[in-house]
Amino acid sequence: MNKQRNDASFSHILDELKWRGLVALSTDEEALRKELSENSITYYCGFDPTAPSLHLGNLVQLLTMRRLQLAGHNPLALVGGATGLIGDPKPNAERTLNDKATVSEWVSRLADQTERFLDYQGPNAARLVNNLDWTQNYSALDFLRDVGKHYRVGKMLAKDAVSARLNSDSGISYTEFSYQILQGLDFLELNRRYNCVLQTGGSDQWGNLTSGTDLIHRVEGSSVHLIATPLITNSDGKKFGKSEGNAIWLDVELTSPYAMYQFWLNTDDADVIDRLKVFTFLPRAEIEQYQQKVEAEPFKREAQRRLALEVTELVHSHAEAIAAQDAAMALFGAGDIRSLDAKTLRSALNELPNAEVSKGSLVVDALLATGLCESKSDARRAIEQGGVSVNKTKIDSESAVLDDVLPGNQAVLARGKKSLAGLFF
RNA sequence: GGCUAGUUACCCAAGUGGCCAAAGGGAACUGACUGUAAAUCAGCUGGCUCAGCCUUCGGGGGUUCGAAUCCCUCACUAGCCA
Repeated sequence: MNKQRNDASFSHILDELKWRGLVALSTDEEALRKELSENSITYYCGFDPTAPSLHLGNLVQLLTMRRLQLAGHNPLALVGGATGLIGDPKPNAERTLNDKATVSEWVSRLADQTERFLDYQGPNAARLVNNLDWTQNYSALDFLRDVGKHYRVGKMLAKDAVSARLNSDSGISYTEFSYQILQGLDFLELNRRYNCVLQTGGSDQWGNLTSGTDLIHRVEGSSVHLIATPLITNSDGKKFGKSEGNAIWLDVELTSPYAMYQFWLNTDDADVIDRLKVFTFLPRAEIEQYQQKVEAEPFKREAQRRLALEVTELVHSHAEAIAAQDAAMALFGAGDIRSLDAKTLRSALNELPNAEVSKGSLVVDALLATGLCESKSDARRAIEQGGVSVNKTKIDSESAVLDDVLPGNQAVLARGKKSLAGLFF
C-alpha cells in the first residue's frame, strides 16, 4: 500500500479519475472540482453483504476510494448491515432474503476485506461504518414520519431499477422498493455525523445515489456530490468479472491467487489498457507505453502479464503474485513439464486445485476429485471431446487410468487448455 | 376479496395425453485455427453401475396402461375489477 500513489502529472484528482475512465456520471462537476481542491473532504461508498466476499466490481469502488484518499480526502467505508437485509432491486428478479445471522457474518468479512485497500492509519485514515447502527432501533413509525415524508412515490417509481422491475413480469416487493430510502438515509446520516459530502458508486446505482443527495437537499438544504463509475464491460459484450461462469472473488478461499492471476492474464487485447487504468496504480506514461506494445506486438501480451501481476499483488500479496506467475510459466511455458524439477512443479501444483489420488485409479475419478468436472457424465463427456490430458498427453479413453507419474509423485491433470489441476500420489 | 393469465433445465422460451431427458435462442464448456487473445467454424450441456436404468417441467394429491400436458388443492407472480 505504501507504493501506491496518484499520478503527479495530473493537476487535479478529478482529471486523473476521468482519464482512468472512472467517472461515468457526476453531480455538478465544477462545484465538485472546487470542493475537492479547496478542502479535505469526507466521502463514502457502500458495500452490501450479498455474498461472503467482495468481488471485482467492488474492487473498482475500493480503488476509486483509495485514489481519493491518496489525494488527501477522508474515506468512510460503509458496510450494509441494514441494506443487506433488504437487498437492492436487481433488474430481473426479486432477491431471496438471507437470514440475519448470515448477513451479519458477511458484514464482518466485507469489513475486514476493505482494510486491505484503504489506509486505516494516518492523518486521513479510513473509517468503517455500518448502516445497521442508525437503522436497527429506528421505529417504523418514526422512519415513515421523518424520512418517508420526504420521498414522493412518483419519483421513486421513475427510478430505472424500480421501473424496470415494474415493467417486468416479476414485479417488485415493497421491501426492495424501499431500498432507495434506506440508502438515502445513509448519506444523510453520514452527512450529519461526519460532514460527508461525496458518495461514490457504480452508475447502475445512480438512482440510489441521487436518493441521498435529494434527501440532504430537502432536509439540510445543502448540496452534496456524487461520482458514479461506469459499469466495467468487455469489448465482446460479455459480462466482466467472471471466469468459466464463476465470479472472481477477493477472498483467497473463494478465488485463489493463481485463478486471479489467470483471470487477468486472459484479458482481451481490446480491454487490457482500460483495465490497467482502472485496476492498477501505474502512471499514465507507463500505461501509454503498454498501449503501444499492445498495438505493435500483441502476441507478447506484456500488458496482460503486468496487469495480472499488479492486481494479484494488490488483492493478495507480492509473494503470492510471484508464485502465481511462476506457476503460470511452469505450466504454460514452452518447456516440457517433464524437464521441470520436482520442487518447482510441486509449488506450481499447489497453486491449483488439487487432489490426492492413487496410481491406477480412473482418470474420470480424478477429474471429479479435483473439481475439474462436476459429475462423471461431465468427465466422460470431456474425455470424449478430447479435452482431457494428463501430463500434457491426451486421454482418449473413458476407462483410462492414472499411470504416468512425474518425479515427486505428482501429475498435471488438464481439462481444456486452461483448467489445470494437480494430482498427488 | 373476485376474475383472467402464468410458474418448463444457468437465462429466455416452445411443448397442451404416448414419437419428451423435453424444440429454438442466449450463455457456459470442448475441439480446430491462435498468442493461455478476439473473430469464425464444429461439437456439446440432468444423473448413473451408460446399447440399459433412475430422477426432472412451482409443491402436494388424483384420473389414466401411460401425465410437462387432464382434474383437485396449496404456494408464488402479473394484469384487471373491488
